[in-house]
Amino acid sequence: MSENFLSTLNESQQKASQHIDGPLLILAGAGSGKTKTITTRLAYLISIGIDPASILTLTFTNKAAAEMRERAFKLINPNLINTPPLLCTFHKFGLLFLKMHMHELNRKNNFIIIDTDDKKRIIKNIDKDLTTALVVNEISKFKNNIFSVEDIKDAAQSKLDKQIADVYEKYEIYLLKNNLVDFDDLLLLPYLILKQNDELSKVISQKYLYIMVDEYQDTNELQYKLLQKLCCSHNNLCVVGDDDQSIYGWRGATIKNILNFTEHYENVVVVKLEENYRSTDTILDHANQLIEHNRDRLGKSLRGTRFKGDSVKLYESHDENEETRKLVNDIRKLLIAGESASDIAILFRVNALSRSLEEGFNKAGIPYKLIGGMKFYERAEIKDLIAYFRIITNPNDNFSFKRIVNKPKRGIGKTTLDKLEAKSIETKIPIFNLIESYEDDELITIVGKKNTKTLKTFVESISKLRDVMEDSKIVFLDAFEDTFDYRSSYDSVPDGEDRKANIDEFSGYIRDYFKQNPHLNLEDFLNEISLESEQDKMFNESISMMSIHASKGLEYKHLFCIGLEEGFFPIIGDGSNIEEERRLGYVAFTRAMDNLTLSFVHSRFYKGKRTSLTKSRFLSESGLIKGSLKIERTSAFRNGDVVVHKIFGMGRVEKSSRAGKEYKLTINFGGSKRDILSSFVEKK
DNA sequence: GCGGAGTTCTTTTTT
DNA sequence: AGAACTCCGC
Repeated sequence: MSENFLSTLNESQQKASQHIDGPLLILAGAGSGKTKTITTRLAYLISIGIDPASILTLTFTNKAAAEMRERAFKLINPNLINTPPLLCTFHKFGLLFLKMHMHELNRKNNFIIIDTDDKKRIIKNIDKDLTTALVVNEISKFKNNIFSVEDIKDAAQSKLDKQIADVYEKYEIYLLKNNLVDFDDLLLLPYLILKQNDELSKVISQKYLYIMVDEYQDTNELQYKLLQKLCCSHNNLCVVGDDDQSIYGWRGATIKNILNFTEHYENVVVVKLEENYRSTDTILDHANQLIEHNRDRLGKSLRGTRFKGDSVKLYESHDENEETRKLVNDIRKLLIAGESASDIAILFRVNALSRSLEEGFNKAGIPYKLIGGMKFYERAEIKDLIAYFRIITNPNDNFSFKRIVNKPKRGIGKTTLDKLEAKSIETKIPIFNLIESYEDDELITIVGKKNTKTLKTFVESISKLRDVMEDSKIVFLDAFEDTFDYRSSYDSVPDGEDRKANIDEFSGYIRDYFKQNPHLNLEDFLNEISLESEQDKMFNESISMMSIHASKGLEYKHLFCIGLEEGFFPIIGDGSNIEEERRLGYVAFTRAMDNLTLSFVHSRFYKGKRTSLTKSRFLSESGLIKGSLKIERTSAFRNGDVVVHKIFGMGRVEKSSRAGKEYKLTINFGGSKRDILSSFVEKK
């Protein structure tokens, strides 16, 4: 059967997918059939008799993992599989690993995964004066570079460094105390475990004899080291990536991993996939021109395999409203012409730009799906529910306790919580257990009579629910609402209906989860969802809007990218990196299959004020505008518009009619009327 | 402890 | 512009 599924691959793809032992680097340009190649390799390895359970494939997103799983399984003869190959995100792998081996660090494996929001709260609690966002980032960087608290304390020079080191230390203590792990820990802790235990490293690497990594250009130092451990006894590591699409430098990804892969491992086989099957030659040409302005790259250029195609369309607008109108018009035309909405997408560098788009598309009645944005699990009401469930599975979780002890309102405020927390720190007993185990009289001396009663009742309810859950997870869910009236607490508050709808969706989801996985418990559910993001669902009936980051790996027949202005795209200044911005441009351009439209405006309303803008350097770098500005005007010339002609100067449009791609205009130049084509004048 | 009024920060990107 | 946070009077 192997010949059968290999036959649809080109020569390089075949070479890559039939590689068996030793390190392999697949440099796969955008649209070059990367996923096809690695899923085929997965199928190939199985077809030649390798145990599927010994193949590990790691991705960055759930979406990528799901897509690969689906495509690989289509190729594999199900009779060959007893245990399916493990194909998941890095973080999911870390989670599975920690569930098995957390005890190596003398920690229990009933830890809770915290998200960025939780992390922020914890850090804010530790130090109010520092910019939390900064510290959150710094700590992430420390962990991604495997710097321990001691390393950072030793290296701290300035006062600020020391302050950050101090927060890092307290943060780590807090996590340990509450048995919490953050996203970075899901990679760091497995690495630390493997590092201190060579025996285990060997065992693990013998379990996963063939390892594949997708989007290798986005790995960080920690992931590099972790992979090294995972394949320490065989080096059968196949990485796939495109240095030109490395766009996660800001969260610690280092392009060096892919640039130096051939030095990191011995006898690396390199296969380049340079044939693009996605975009028209025109689109590729501009994408190539743009990326050629970068220095840090391995150097490859994508060859088109399709046809020349339409030229890239450029829109210039006065402001975001005019920009939106043009997009609405175009997209409406596409839809009327019978194009499927799922073939159309609008991209932006900065999420904030979606606002005017949403407004415009709502008004026009064109359904759209905003990908990314506010995530379901980040909504306050959902996070509250999750906090409740966490407390139920793990009473040690002071963090979640504090979140929900007063939701709905029970009269427990900050003062009471501070007292409880102080006591908890003093006695080293978690707040929950403290309330549970202390006699009433004792508790009254700490928080007063009224609060004591409230807290005792609250804690008893939680314990009771915990017992119910042991019996039946479904009964538990009903009992939960009866006990706390959480949902009904939103009864007559503004946007309460929306929140209740979210709560209903969440409870529906969790019920379904238990129905489908009767052997799994609440804890499994909680860990599962903390790694989930919204992006899996594809809405076929609506056009998509998303950030360029979110668009990675996707393709659209008709692609629009807005906000090509200096400062918005590329973002310039402090933390930004122009080469990475350019790679983002490259990613954006190469999402387009048939048509690409780029748009820039003269001014935008942003962060509460209107700023004037100049067009992005990427337009000239990609060869879309040369020296003088030449812009295709599809925006209509209307009677009364003021225009400028190189020779005749300023005039006013008196008559306008369509003439192919442009307009035939009758213009009144201070009394003398002339018929002129629109390409000879500029709109004022 | 609560809620309203006032103030400050954000948004570059995300598992 | 909106969210998130702070302050203050009840």
